[in-house]
Amino acid sequence: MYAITTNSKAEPILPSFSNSVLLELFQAKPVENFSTGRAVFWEGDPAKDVFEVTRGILRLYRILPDGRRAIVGFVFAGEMMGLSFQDRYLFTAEAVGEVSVHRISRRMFHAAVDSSPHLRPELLSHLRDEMCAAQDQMLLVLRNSADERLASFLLLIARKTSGEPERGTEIQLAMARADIADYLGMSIETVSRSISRLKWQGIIALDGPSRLTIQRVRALRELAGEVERFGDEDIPHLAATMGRQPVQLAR
Amino acid sequence: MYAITTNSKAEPILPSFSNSVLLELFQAKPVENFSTGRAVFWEGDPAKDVFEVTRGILRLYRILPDGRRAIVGFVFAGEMMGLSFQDRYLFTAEAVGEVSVHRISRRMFHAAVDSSPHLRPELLSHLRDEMCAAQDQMLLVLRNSADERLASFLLLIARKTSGEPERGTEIQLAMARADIADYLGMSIETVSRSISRLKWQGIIALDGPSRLTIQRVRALRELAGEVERFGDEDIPHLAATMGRQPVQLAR
DNA sequence: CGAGAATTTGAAACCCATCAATGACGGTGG
DNA sequence: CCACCGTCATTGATGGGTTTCAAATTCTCG
Repeated sequence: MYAITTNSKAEPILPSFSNSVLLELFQAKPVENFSTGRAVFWEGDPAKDVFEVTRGILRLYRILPDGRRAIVGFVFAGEMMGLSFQDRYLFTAEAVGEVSVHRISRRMFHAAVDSSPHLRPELLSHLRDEMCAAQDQMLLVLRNSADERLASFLLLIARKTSGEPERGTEIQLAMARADIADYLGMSIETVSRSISRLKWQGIIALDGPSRLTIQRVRALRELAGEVERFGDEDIPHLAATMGRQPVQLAR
Repeated sequence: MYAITTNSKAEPILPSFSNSVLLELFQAKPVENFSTGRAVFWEGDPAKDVFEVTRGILRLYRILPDGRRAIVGFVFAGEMMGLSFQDRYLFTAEAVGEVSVHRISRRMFHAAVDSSPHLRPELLSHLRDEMCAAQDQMLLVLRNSADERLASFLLLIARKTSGEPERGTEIQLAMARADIADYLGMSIETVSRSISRLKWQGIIALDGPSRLTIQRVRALRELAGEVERFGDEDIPHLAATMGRQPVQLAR
């Protein structure tokens, strides 16, 4: 998921989720639509089905014993979900906007996979990718600076939607600040402050709360720990104003 | 791994790692020994083999871009390792003491699994358990109090070695404070301070740095978030001194 | 028993969570 | 069309938990 750590090469591993032949299993199934905030399934429900998301984004979360919500991942269009369950869903899946999915029963899914020597290694491969992503997410949260986590998150979203980001790449944040906060393990206010800091440093620009533009890719990737901090090829002359609080707020 | 969160029932899921028929695949293989600090394989190496640990403990870690070490897990005797790799090892595996393993090539392992309808679902099941454990570990680290993380960790170790802990259960900490710190995402000093706090509160007792005894199981489980904090059946009369710094240090 | 390593403890600084207030936006109804 | 309200995002101030630097103490092992 975060190319930095898990994959030897710095290529996004997500496409492997999407190009899967496994996805073909879903195509015969009818489309189901979920409107904003609706749950596809709940944590603890019997894990009867597996899904493919064809439109929109799903947020996966669990409620901790103390009542807080922890988002364990997002599922984007073109990705499958539910392959890694035993007999019960481990988390709730909720639509972050309008979402469409194909649904297939776990029994049928596994029957199909079992009977096909082609599909079997693919399922394994998929599970391993998921494993890999979960581990990366863990390491991301461990790396403690809020700004670093946010940088990684922005790169993640950018890659999911528009491939490898360059200067000028626009990012559409479909989820609210609260979602980002619960995903990155920090408070809403800290997410907001981190975004503001990136803005003051000229790394990103905002066109409204949920729409932003990457301006200094290299700096963003350095923050995310993807590259060594050395050359600063983009907009080095802004450095003078970077270190401290803004003299004046944009927008 | 942490029964609290992932499993509906509060039974340890680890035994499922151990009782696996998959383990029989390893028995024909010779034993390899690794002494303290030796690596079984390195992060980034081609993932040629899978392993069963028959004695000792392995620590699995990755080095973050900034040079810090993150321990992603420990492998105990009776557990398998390496099933969730694609083509390269995602982390380094290092002996925490004297360790013995069986080694089998991934190719042979998969050939065996592929040809046996019995083994296939077991591999899947195992991968899902690993997935599950990784997610729990993530949530554990997110839940921020240092004492809570340490409580969960102690319960984990206790269960790995002597089943469900009761009052008086002894825990042998095979790994150093630095290992615990890198596993729980905190500093050595904070680990030490957390242990001291649990000691002041009479929840555990120390017989040397690496040997401790659980004295108030319920309180420990409450800290770990496994049970609601309500009754305090063990040693309730100590409560008066619990809240603040020690008036005098024990030991 | 002694030396080096590991652990524990102390003090200060920092980062982030929390509480609180303000500002921006979107929708509804007058 | 605009005022109003609720939600979401931003910003400020404060406090607490952890990290960091530093030193003392304990443990381990030859």
